[in-house]
Amino acid sequence: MVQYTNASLDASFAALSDVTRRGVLEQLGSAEASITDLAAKFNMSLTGMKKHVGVLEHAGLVTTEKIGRVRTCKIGPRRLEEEMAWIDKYRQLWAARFDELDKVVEEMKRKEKVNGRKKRK
Amino acid sequence: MVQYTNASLDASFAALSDVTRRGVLEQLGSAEASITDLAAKFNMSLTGMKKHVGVLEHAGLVTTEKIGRVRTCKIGPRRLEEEMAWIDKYRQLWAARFDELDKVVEEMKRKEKVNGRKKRK
DNA sequence: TACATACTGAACCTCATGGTTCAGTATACG
DNA sequence: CGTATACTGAACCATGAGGTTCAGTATGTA
Repeated sequence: MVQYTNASLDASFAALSDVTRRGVLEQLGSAEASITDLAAKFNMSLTGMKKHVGVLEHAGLVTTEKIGRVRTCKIGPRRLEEEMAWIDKYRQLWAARFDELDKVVEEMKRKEKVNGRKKRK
Repeated sequence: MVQYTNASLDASFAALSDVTRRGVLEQLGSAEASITDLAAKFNMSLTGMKKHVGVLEHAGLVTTEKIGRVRTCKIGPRRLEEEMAWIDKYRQLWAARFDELDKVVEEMKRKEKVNGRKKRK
């Protein structure tokens, strides 16, 4: 259950795939910031930064509020639970898969002495 | 420490941002598969699937080996440790940030009665 | 040898991304 | 009021993503 996650996983993993956006998230983790602040910190035009913030906001990772002239950005409602869960599930698959392989390898080890080892590097 | 992760984070989060590729990883978690197998399962041309596998391989999430005509794909060496670590760090920032806000809110609660609340909507 | 299978590469298409500049609009301030 | 600030939107550009088809090449198999 909790299977409806596909669309948001797409959006959030895509949001995380850009180093600037990960930087923005880290920045917002320590303090709120305006578009201007962020644009300056990441050496980018206001418009460019606005787009990044838009992507993060669309992924639910950032929320913004405009007060007067200033749009303030802060860390958003989503906490990457689903992303964490997906990765964790994957890691379990991985582990299971390699346990299996380990068994095969054990098997082969016992059976060898006949054959010489595969290159291990 | 472990700060050299940027490039691989870009590649792996990007790899994970596509539902087909996540599906391929899940599939390979339970069994190895050829390009043909995967293309059939995900209803896609061989060439298209080959590209997806290429992306996953480039991100270190899949390895492939061609034996005879058949290229067999299996789960690769990387276990998303860095991705997990990044997300976890982010979640801690998030938690810290909201602890802080909680304190501020507490503070405000105690100090009010004087001021009437800011609109909460 | 002949044919089918399995992949590979090039070329192409469409649409999204990451960025820019430029021209507004709205708000703050003296 | 006038000017500076802060954002916004449109337009543009180059590149890459996700997909296709088509024409190979290499390998199995009868």
